[in-house]
Amino acid sequence: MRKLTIKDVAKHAGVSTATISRVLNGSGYVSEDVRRQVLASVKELNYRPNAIARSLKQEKSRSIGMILPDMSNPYFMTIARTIQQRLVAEGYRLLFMDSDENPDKEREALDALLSNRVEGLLLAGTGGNKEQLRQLIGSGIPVVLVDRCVPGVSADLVMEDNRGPVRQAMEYLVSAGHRHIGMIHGPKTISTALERYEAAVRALQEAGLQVGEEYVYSGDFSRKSGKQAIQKLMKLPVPPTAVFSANNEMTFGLYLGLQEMGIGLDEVEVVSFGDLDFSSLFKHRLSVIMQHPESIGDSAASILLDKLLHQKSAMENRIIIPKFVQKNKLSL
Amino acid sequence: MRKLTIKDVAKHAGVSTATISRVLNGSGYVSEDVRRQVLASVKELNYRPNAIARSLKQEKSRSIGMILPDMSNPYFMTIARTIQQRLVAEGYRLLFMDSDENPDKEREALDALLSNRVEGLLLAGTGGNKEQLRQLIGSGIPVVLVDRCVPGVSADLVMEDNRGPVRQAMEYLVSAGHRHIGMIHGPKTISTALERYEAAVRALQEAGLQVGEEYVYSGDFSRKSGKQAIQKLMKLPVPPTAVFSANNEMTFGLYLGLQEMGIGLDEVEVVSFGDLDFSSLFKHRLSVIMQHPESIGDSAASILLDKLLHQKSAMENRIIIPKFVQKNKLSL
DNA sequence: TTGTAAGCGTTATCAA
DNA sequence: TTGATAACGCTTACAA
Repeated sequence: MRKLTIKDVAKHAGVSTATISRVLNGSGYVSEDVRRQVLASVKELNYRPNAIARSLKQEKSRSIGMILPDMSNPYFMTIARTIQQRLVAEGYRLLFMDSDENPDKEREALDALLSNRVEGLLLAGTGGNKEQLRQLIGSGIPVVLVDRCVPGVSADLVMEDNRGPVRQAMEYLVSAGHRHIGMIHGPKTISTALERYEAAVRALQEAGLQVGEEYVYSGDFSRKSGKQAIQKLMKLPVPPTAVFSANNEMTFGLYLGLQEMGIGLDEVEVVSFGDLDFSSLFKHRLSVIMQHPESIGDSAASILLDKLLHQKSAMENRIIIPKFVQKNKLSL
Repeated sequence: MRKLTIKDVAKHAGVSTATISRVLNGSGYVSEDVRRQVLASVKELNYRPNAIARSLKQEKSRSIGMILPDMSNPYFMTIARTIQQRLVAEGYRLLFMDSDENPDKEREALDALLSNRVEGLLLAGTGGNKEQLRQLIGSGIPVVLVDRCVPGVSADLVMEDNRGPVRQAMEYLVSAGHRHIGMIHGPKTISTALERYEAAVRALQEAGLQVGEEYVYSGDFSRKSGKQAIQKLMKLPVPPTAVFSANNEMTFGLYLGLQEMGIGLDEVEVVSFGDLDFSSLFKHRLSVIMQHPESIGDSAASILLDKLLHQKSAMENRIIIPKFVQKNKLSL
């Protein structure tokens, strides 16, 4: 079965390729008779236009690149799903890649996307590849940074406020009487991690608390590192009575670690940046800083579509404010 | 900044476009001198070949379509990640779409992928669009069905054995003394759901148990339907002492439902097809049929790549055997 | 209202 | 070892 082209349809319908194109794209004048005939041929032959050829001719790929750090993190997947729906609804296709928090993979992904002439890019960056990103933006491709900024790279940005809620959470912990607070942070190359870290430390200092180095663990946002962190913290001579975890996956790991050590899950007060959607199932003393992945995705998609569809050019920063929620209070 | 083409590079390097192409693709003879000069120009201009033009010319899109039903289900996302890595490593790009278990969306996705001339398709189908799929396969595009078969559509298939482990699980429940067993099933249009349903009912019948209609709930594989199911089941005059849930999301919902009703999570014995990775955190009487999404993804990718790269044409069915595990026993 | 033909950025054939 | 050039399937002036 040979590949069907517009010429085959033209021959079959007894008109020129231009007419077929006009009918299929609703551009230019076509008489109703011819129109019907063309559509009939298209249907009969089961013809489907070649999007690649069309892209080449129009010099528009109609595709958007998206690079997120972790395909297995529900937070990012919610963002991904939201964006995907919005873009597909507008006739774009999404080239979705996974950087795994690894700047090298990110670079490869970026290369691949550029070769595919994506018309826009959505990125939750690893913190690397700044030069590449600057070039990309300089070349006029709309770039929307998602969840994280990349210092030194100025682009549209949709993220959550990392400092305010963390400060609030720390004040809560101090006011609840905690004097030994453990901290599990992400890689400081990632802006969200850095901001959460700085805000937490500062808030505690301002509350007059010294944060001993041994209470601070540098994780990598993975479940495994959360587990390792809590196991180390709980073995301290004076274990923390409360712990701040900088993302959802590490919080998950934290609880797995406690469980493995046979420590009650409600023995430690926990503040997590990012929710655990199964937390209602076990006894805990967990507060979460609730993120809004749908809003992030939605805003990012809107900003990008504005640039793509309406040539909007002003730069936009949208900061979404996560809400500090004491889940343990909710379940009473 | 105008778009750079191979002509610009040719001019800059003082050679023909053919030579540039040869250097960049490592095809044909090029003298070492010219080679170096070309590469220098490419680098200096920061030229990146246009994958779209290349695709058109070579009549190869180098892209693969994948349609999965649920971007927020960790089972499918694990499959997705595995496949994505394998394909990207071979120079393909993945067009990844989400059918949301909806045949209409699936059809749209299929259309979009065909327009983009994907060279292969990976599909966990909704059960619909059979005619389309048959045409697609007939046209010579390799299709690998993942997780589910589509009755009436013959294609390569990588799935898990749904019957054996379910039978084993049911025998276990009966031998544990349960006489009132609830069942939460998925949509029977989906092969996995149907197979699990049939196997469960048959096993119970063969064990001499009548399954009352009121103990059977038809869910849709979503968390929400699992919750509704358990809430209905537990309100029966004689509530079940054990429940079989046909997928991970519904099991999640089941526990959320119990929790909401104030019923102890370990009051009901549960068998779940598909794991809950947080189950160690709460007290339960849960057994799971452990799936192997990495194996599924890996096998699917291998089969597809065999056809793509080595023109392998024999049809292949790989059945992976999930393992029945009593998690409650593990945590003792 | 329709057709002709140029051209999008590559690759591949053929000739030099 | 290199260069001209046709062609991939489509859209779009321009002509008719």
